[in-house]
Amino acid sequence: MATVVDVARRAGVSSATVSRVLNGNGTVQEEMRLRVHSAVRALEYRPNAMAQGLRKGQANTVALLVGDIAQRHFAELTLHIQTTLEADGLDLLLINLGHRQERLTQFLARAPSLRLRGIVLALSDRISKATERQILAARKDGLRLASVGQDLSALGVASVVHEERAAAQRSVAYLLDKGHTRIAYVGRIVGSAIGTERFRGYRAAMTAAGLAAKDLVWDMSYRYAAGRDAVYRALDAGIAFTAIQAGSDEIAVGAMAALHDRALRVPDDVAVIGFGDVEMGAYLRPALTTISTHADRAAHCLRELFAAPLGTARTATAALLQRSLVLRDSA
Amino acid sequence: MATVVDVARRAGVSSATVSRVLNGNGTVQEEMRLRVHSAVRALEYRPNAMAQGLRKGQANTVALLVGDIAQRHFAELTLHIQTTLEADGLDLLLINLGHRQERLTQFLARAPSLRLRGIVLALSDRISKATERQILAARKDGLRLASVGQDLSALGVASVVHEERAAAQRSVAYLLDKGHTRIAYVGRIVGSAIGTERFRGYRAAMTAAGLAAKDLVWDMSYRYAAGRDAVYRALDAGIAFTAIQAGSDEIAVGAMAALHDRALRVPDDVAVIGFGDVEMGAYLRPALTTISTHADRAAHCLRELFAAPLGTARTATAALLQRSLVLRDSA
DNA sequence: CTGAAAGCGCTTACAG
DNA sequence: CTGAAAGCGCTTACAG
Repeated sequence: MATVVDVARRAGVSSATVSRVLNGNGTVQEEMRLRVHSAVRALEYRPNAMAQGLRKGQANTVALLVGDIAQRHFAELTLHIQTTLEADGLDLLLINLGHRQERLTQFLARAPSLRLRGIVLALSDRISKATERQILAARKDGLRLASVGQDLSALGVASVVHEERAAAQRSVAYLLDKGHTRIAYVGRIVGSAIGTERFRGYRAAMTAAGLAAKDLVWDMSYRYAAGRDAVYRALDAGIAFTAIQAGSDEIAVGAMAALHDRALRVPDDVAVIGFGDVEMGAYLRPALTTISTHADRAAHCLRELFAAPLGTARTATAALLQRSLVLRDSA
Repeated sequence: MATVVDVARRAGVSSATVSRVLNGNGTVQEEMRLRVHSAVRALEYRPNAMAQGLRKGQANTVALLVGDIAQRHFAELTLHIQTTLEADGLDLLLINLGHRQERLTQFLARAPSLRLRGIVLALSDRISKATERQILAARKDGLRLASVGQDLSALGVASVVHEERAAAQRSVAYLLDKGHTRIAYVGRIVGSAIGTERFRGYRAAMTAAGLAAKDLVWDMSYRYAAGRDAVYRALDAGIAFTAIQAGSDEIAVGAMAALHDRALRVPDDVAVIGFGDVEMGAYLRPALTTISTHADRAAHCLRELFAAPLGTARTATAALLQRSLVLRDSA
């Protein structure tokens, strides 16, 4: 493969000039510029990104650590982040955590090797004290970090978050408004920072209405089966309820399946509201009422963070994205 | 950040020795080895991956070019591939193509810069002649390529593919067996190599039964809305049918929504079979009968390809993964 | 405006 | 078994 030296020789200039032409640094006479370009074309020269990175002290890469790419919400986020980074000439290194804290820890320990342009954390899970220390240390090393979905600005990490608590609260208020008094919450995922925020919104609404009840809160993981099994169990236990606020759309779909299996109609017998507005929801029957997400806007907010040159100081602010109720048939 | 030189100084050895200890090359006296390790710990030394890559002539990275990560099937594939690569100490660079051929072309042109360990193509789309030439050229440059989902072994690209045609044929045979004679195909996506294979299986089964009919084939894109709209249109056109074979689970879900909207029951009035066994299908009501996929096995097949040292010759074989009918309620 | 030279941080022949 | 030296392919002060 051709190198700058090959190009320089063919163009009859020095390698410094080749570099200047290709990077637009300094000024080069028009004639030399043309000679360089034609040599580049003739040799099909491609600069070695690793050599560039070594020289510049930084790679052209941003790592994305994602909770679980099998969840639609994270997949969509990944898509938008990749597209956005690419527009700025940055590559995306993907690490799927599968919600396992130790994988996050391991990567953070290895990260310095990669001399990354930055790291994006897209985790719903609450992070441990040990991980917090790692993050603090990484920041001190000059690593640029950003968080999407979870507010880590207290750790000095610029964060792009959705409004979780208030959105859940409004959603439950909507159900209360419709006359429901026994509203269950499925999916207060212990260990999930985002899940906990959503649950707090539910609890606030229920408490304000004087309708909070322990038997209406069903802790589960974030998957389809979890939503289904939680409803089976509640029904088996004889718990009465006429509405469900789910912690995610997947949980809501699972819950609806369980209701159907027990011959309960949605929304007539039990109203269901999801969380996240995953594409699928609109094609369910009944179509799923849910709470909107804006993965595209979240990705957009990250953009300037990593496109900026090294060493640019930044305050760690938290950008807030609004959510709204997407009314369909299930509630 | 500490370098080998810093470590060497602190350990009182040469940088060559540090390198040998860290990489397990050559033999180093036990005592020096210990001194090096303790210096590494004390300085929190992390080797610079770019310097290593430059020296070795190759990065520790594999690029994954994926059709569209928003489709569940591709997300799952990505998950498994990332996990598998990581187990071998390789990083994954993700490029989401969004089914746009020009993005593939662009990346292939840029790829030489990255000195990748390899490239995985996970595309359902048929590739253009120009792209074929690029692939051939890339192979000649010594770039290691693999394809998942589409058989590109004719281009010398090692391929891991699912059985598409035979699986579709068996699925349609199952419907024929149940007595259906008017079986529609939704989702012969023009421009999709995989979609076309699936369609051919359908056509073979229908032709063999003497039941092929042009009005039963509905070309659409791969998304939910496509399946729904195709069914609306067929119904509006007064086309009679009692079963649908869909080109993907998403299309099947869309189709089921349309049937529901027109008061047709699944499977009583119309049976529906999807393709791909996406997790969601089991939680729909009626639960979706579909055709299995094995993203985990596909990822596994790729493993040895990139873990092998540079320059190891390989014949471009096509590994075939079996699919089977997953019987649920919708057909 | 341009070139010669240094140096980014590694690893690996080459000597000893 | 170990070290001094070369070199991977760039870019950027430094001279001129």
